[in-house]
Amino acid sequence: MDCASNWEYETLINELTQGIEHTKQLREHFHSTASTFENQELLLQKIFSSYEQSLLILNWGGSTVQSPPALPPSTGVIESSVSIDGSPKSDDKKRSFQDHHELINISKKRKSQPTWTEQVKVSAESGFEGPTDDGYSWRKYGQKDILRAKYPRSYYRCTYRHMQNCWATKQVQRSDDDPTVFDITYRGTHNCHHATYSAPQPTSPEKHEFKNQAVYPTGQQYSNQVLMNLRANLRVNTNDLDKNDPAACHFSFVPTFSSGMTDDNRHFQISHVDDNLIGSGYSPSFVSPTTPESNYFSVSSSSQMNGYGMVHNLHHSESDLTDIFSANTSTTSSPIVGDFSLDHLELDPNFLFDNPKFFS
DNA sequence: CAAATTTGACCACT
DNA sequence: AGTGGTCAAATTTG
Repeated sequence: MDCASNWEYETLINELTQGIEHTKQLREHFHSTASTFENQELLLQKIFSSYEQSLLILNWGGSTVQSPPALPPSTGVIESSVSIDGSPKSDDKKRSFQDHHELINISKKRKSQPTWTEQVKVSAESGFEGPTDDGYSWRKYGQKDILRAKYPRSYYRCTYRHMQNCWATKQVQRSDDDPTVFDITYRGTHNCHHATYSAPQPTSPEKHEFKNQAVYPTGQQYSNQVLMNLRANLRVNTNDLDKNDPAACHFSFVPTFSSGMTDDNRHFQISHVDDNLIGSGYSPSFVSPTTPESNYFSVSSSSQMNGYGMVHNLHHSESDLTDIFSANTSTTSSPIVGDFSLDHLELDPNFLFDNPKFFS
């Protein structure tokens, strides 16, 4: 089974599930007097994004997906553990989808690759010391002057394209309006094992300018890797615990799975509860990854509602980057309204990125 | 000397 | 025909 197809299938299901959930929420907002226009607008944006991502995966969209600055793409990093109706996913459904998908895309494989855009800002004066790349090793293979663009566009592919058949590429385009901003368009996801947080030796003009850059939001590929690490080895930083109301942050982490981790690595403690969740009256008392492969966390709130939530804010200790994911609230009983999240989820830096399961 | 970048040519798409 | 994306030979870099 092709890894990319599987990934796309999961992403598609997740996008559609999210679309349904956000539509439900929007309907509730319409019937609520407390609902604000901004909230409704945000939900509409999420619904639109879900449809756009879904069409893109099905190769019917055709346009590059621009991730909103405050709402990075929630696709790709998510591996749905439930189907649209909340029941466990069916392999038969998946197979029929893939058969169809391969039929319509067999000659357009490149087009069907997931694409997303990020903006990277250079802040030389701030002296920001962060990673100078997105964790992957890229080789420049082209540069092109683009019509009506001040600056040329650079083309990069994964260094390990031939060694590991990794077809991820990215394009780097300096912004006309703000020369300190670079638009980076990623195509395809990495299936190589060589992700690293050390900066490669920069030689191109763009890469020189990436020194001392601030990155926000971080790359989806990076997110993928972080989540892959997360699946196998999870540790939560409790640094911010004292900043929150102890009564509202009564969390304990208990892993609900037994495979893929050693006892020493089962460090599950809550660090911080998202304000949205507290504000909406939900105070989860139990959070844990549902399966080693899943990015979803089961949540039981104090009001006896159960559901699944994805990690919302992910903090990586080495890179000092924060990944922000849309919380996905697929429910097991009644819906949890509003995003819930974990903040400053810290990964064990000693974890080796060597789980072959994700690269088969 | 191997690996990475540069750059003109080629190709696909519209 | 124009444009953007990729290839590959030439060149540079470490």
